[in-house]
Amino acid sequence: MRRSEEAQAFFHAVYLAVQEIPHGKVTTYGHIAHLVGTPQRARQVGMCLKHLPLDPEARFNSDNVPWQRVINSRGTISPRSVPEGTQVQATALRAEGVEVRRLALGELAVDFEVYGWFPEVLPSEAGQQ
DNA sequence: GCGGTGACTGAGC
DNA sequence: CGCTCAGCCACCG
Repeated sequence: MRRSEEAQAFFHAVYLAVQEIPHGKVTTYGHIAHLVGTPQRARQVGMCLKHLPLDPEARFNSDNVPWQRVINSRGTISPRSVPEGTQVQATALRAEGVEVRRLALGELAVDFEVYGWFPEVLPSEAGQQ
């Protein structure tokens, strides 16, 4: 039942990239996909976060990976199967100083102009080439 | 093992 | 502006 090595590498890269997002900032699924070299796999980035382990013992888990800092390209918190999930994410973001506005249709939005983080290259990779 | 599903997105109407 | 559509591909039944 092991994931293919390639898939595992992808999950790994995504989690590392998400950990690079500074406290109090946000970015998009698509941008993370770009950073890990597969710009067309924004959807899979979402899956990586969806399946982020809760287990504190895991190499990557919901405590050491700031999953809440990833939102969609429209600047809103993506709806999910469990509606409460979006509220949990909004609360987590507000807890670190990010302003989350409620739009008319119940959408939860963050202003990229203020909180966006979109480097072309990961800080950890900068200066290595 | 196959097929539906989905924390996505940019393009095209 | 809003809606569909096609890629995307690991997960889960």
